[in-house]
Amino acid sequence: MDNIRKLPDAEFDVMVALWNCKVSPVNTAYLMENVGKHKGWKAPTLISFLTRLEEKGFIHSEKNGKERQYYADAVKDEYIKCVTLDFIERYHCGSLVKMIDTLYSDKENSSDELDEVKKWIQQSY
Amino acid sequence: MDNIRKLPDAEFDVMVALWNCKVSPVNTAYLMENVGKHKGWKAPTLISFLTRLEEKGFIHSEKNGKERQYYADAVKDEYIKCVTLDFIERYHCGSLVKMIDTLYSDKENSSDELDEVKKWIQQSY
DNA sequence: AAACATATTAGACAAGTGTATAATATAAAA
DNA sequence: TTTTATATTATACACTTGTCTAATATGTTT
Repeated sequence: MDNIRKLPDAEFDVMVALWNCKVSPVNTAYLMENVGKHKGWKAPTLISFLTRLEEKGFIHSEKNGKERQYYADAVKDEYIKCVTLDFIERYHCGSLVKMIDTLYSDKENSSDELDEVKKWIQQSY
Repeated sequence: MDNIRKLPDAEFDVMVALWNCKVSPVNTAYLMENVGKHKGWKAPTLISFLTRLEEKGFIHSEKNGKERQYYADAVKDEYIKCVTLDFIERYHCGSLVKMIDTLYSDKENSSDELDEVKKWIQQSY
C-alpha cells in the first residue's frame, strides 16, 4: 500500500467504472456503456486501457468465447487513499489543515462544506 | 482561474522553487542550487522545464548578458487552490468531507490532524 | 585579439498516454 | 458450411514528459 502507481486519467476512469459496477466480472460492452460511450471512445481504445491496467496489476481478465470478462483487483478505497495522501504531501506539505486553509482562507462560501466537516469530526471521533 | 493547466511534476517543482525565493528575478544558477542539484538535473534539463513553463505562460524571462533571469507570473496560492479543487472533484466527488472520511475512516492516528482541523474551524469561522 | 570558461540553445530520444485503423478470431445465421 | 456480424488483438501514431549531448554565444583572461 505504499508503492502508489498513480494511474493516468483515462485508466483511472476505467477503474472507477469497474469499481462502481455491482456485479463482477463485466464485459467490454458493459464498460463501453458506462464510460466508453460517455467519453467518446471506440472499443479498441477502451480495451487498450484495460490491457494496460492488467499489465499494471490493477485488474485481471478471462476470455470467455468471443468476449473477455474483467475483474477489478485493486481496492478502490485503498487506491484513493494512497493517491490522496500523496496529493496532500506534494501540494500541502502533508498537512490537511494547510490544505483546508488554502481552500477556504477567503471565507467565501466555506460555511456549508466546513459545517459538514465540523459535524463529521464531532460524530465520528 | 478556471482553466487549470496542471503542470507535470518536474515543472511544478521548478515553479515551487521560483515561488519560494525571496527575490525576483533569479537566474538559472540559483534554481540549480535550489531544485536542480537536489533533483540531480543537468543545467539544460532545468532550462528545458523553464522554457516549457514560459511557453505555458507560468513565467517569463529576460536575457541579461550571458545569463537569463526568470520571473514567476502564476500565483502560487491560486494555482494550488485550482489543482486542489480539481483533485477533490475528481477523487472525492467534490466533497471535502468525503475526502476526510476516506482518509480517517479507520480512526487510526487521526487525532492530531483532525484536532488541528477542529481548531482551525473554530478560530477562523 | 585569442583563448578560455561557462550559460544557453537546439535538437534528440525514450517512455508514457490517448486514440485509432486494420487484421483476426469466433459465435450466430443462413 | 459459408457468410455475416461483432469482439478482440496487433499495431501504429502523435503528443507530452523527463532528460540529455552537442553546438553556439558571450563575458573574462591573457
